[in-house]
Amino acid sequence: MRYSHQRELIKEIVCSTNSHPNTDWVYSKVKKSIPNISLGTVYRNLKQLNAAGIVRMIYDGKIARYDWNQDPHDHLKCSECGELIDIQLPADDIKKTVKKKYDFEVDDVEMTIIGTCKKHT
Amino acid sequence: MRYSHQRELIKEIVCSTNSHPNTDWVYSKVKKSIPNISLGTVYRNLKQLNAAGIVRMIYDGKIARYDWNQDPHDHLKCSECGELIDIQLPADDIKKTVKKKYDFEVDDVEMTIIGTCKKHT
DNA sequence: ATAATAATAGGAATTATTACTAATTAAATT
DNA sequence: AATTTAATTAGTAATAATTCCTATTATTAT
Repeated sequence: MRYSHQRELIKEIVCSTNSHPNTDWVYSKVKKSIPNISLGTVYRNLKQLNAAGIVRMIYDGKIARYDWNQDPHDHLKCSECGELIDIQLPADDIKKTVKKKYDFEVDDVEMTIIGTCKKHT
Repeated sequence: MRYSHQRELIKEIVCSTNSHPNTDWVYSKVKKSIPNISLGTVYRNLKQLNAAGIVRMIYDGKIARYDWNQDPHDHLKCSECGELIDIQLPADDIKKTVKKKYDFEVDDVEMTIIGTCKKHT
């Protein structure tokens, strides 16, 4: 992957927030520095960065969000505010159980726990 | 919700398979009995059936799939063949941990375990 | 410096889904 | 049973998120 000014900035923007931004959010941020950047460039680069293991893509319903946090972790999603909160749960036992019980080689566990966060109870 | 021939058939089709079908698959099946049914009708009815708790909608990347199985359960997704396999894992401890540790009221746990199924190892 | 080619901007195309509207149909009321 | 009502439908247009296309530009190897 060759250097590009656009990709570098996109990476920095994703790594600067814990808010799990979507493509449009990144686009609007990056436009402040590179006003004529195209939306396609943002899509392409986020995809590349994900493929290269530099950022992680997460599905939030049917939109893609991006997360710089590479540690295996899961998300709490509040139905009220839509916020995604990082959580750390032990997935080792899940992996072992699945491997044994279903003969299935686990690469990744995608877990989103839906409910109501403390701000809305 | 008033009776409709279209919805009844859509429900039966979803309930007749374990393959977690998407809207297009249901559409092509239902067209065999009602050739001029519109795709919009299939979308609307699957949505209604989900809202009524008759079928369950699951996100598979950015497409919606439907599952008649109402029991809380999770899915294994094979990267090779894309197949979704139903699994039963104890989520009770997850709910308790999340409640205690993060003060978050859990409604639903959406877990997709990505890897390779036994057919492809 | 030059050549090779990856990356870009801008816009068109695609995919999954939802919205709109006039006509139809199920069900409630007379 | 005929009439009224409102939900549902087919068909089509619109939307949202994303990908594809192409001529041009920028990075890097020689």
